[in-house]
Amino acid sequence: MIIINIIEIAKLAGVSKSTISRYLNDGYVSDKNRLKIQKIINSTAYKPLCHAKALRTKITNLIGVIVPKISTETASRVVEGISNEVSKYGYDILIANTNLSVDKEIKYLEIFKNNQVDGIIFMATKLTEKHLSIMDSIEFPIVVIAQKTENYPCVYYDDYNASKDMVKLLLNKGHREIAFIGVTEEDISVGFERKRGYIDALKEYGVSYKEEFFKKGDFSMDSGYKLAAELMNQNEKPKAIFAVSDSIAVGAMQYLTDMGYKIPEDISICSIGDSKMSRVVTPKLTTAHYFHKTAGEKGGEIMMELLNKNSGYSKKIMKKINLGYRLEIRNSIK
Amino acid sequence: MIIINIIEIAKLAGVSKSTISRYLNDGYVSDKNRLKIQKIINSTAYKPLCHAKALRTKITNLIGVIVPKISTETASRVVEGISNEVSKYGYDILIANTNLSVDKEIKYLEIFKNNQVDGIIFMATKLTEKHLSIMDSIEFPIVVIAQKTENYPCVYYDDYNASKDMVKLLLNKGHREIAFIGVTEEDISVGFERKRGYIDALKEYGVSYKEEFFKKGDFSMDSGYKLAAELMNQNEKPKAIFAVSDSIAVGAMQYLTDMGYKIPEDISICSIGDSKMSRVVTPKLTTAHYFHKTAGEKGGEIMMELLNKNSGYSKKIMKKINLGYRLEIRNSIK
DNA sequence: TTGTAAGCGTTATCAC
DNA sequence: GTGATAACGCTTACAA
Repeated sequence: MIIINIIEIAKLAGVSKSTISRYLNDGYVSDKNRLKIQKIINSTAYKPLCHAKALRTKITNLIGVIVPKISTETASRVVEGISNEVSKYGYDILIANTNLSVDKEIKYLEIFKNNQVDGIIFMATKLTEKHLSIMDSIEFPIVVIAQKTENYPCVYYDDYNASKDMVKLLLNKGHREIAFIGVTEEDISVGFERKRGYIDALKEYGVSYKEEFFKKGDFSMDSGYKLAAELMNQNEKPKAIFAVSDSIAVGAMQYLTDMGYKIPEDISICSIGDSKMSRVVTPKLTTAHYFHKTAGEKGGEIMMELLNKNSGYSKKIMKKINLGYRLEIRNSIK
Repeated sequence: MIIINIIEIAKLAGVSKSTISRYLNDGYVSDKNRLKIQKIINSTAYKPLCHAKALRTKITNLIGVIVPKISTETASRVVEGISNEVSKYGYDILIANTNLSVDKEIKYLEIFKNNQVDGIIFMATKLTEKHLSIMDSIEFPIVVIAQKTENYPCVYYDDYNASKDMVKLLLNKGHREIAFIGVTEEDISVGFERKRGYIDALKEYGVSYKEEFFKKGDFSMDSGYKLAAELMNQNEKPKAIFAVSDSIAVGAMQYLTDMGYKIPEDISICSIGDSKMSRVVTPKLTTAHYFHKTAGEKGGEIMMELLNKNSGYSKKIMKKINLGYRLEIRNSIK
């Protein structure tokens, strides 16, 4: 494999390699030489080797992106947004898929820490002490997506209010027996904040929180199915269910339908996510739309800003973007 | 940002940097020194700079992955498979999202060609002359996923037979008026091969192909909706529809349901994809399951093999993997 | 088994 | 405006 390098180009153009380098970078070259060089470079399709450049300048034009599970609708849309944005500036992205393993998150933070990337965009599910301690030791920009955090620039969703609004929607329709299906509160956004929204909405309407109406599982349809079964087989049965994710809700709907309950006549159901599924189930699921692609774009944008402060990365830039949400009111509630 | 380098480590360990390098690579070091070095490296958390290494060895431990649209279920699962597989061997992946633009495919092939990666995994929708010409000029391994090609190792789906089997399923149920909703034949796998399967299935059963039953659109639900409308508003109406993708089929189902047709009583429908959607629509969609994650894993596996022939990359290794499919017979056909 | 020194392809410094 | 030359951090002959 013959690599044509800057020296070859210099020879062909009859100048020194410094001049070629200047042509490529600051552009400080006479018009005469500029033309000659341009011609040579076009005809040879020469591209500077990025590793050599990186070694010298410590700039890689690579952004490390850590995602919990690339094969989810959420993560893949976020990645799409990041990719669209940073590629405008000549950056590429290095994907680290953690398969929801915290150990792998730490591992990839470590890997990215030492080399290879100019910045990290971390799509987080939780930020433990361990996360924060290694993140603090990283000397280049980190942007967090999907969790709110004091310590880093971040793009997050308004989980508390989305959840609260959704539950208020049910309350406004007169519902008082509203069950909640959630996930572990270690997941601050989905587990903790959405639960808080649920509780506060009830409080605001003077409805007392009932332990039997509160269930916790994982993100799967199965989990939704099982927990709906639990809910409907206890003495006190809800007349509405709010699930923290579409998958859970759809799983629950499946149980309800299997058991002959009519949605929304017998029971209402809603959730958060606006997944493709939510739009094709019967009845169509009432849910909250989150702007995942936008989240990725904004995250990429912040990263580009941070990297642009060529006076060196300033820890002072702490942009935090609350992305909001849009209620998608469809036919699963009454 | 202070970078601790191999020289520092060498000083601390009281040996030369060559010894450190050997410790890190071939391991040709005395036990005494090995222990000393190990201690130093652990206490300093030293990691060799990969760009310096890459510059010297021409090995980057990076695989470029080109996908048509990362936010689709298909692509994101393929990427997950690739990532899982190659990360076992210490490789990372660089994602290029082309947003279905052929120009961008070419652009990224060019970018990856010149530097940066040890191999390319290309999830292709079509392979034009332009693609092949630049691919031929690339001197390191390329693996193609989702299209069958003579020139490169590839992992592909059996589109012809999946399609044929699906249509035969309808024929076996006694259907004779079977419509087809496809996409452009430039997409060899989805457009051309699946159409061929449809036609040959009909032929095998002595059913004549009718122009009015053949529709072509894009991959969207909208397209399915509109083309179903066309089909049902012409003189000759089908009693069954085979769509080349789940999205198209679900769009069509929506039209049919909106118009009061009963599925499968009035009309049967099936497709290929086994997307999440297909499992939650009513009735559940009969479709063919493709092993996307496996495709990614196999693609990664082939790449690792190609890269392992450390006698240099041999163009002779031409593994081609036909992944098969599994029919998911559900309630949308009768 | 170890150390010395050259070299990978760039950019940065400095003198001209 | 330009060209030598050193330097980035690592691997790898080669010599010891």
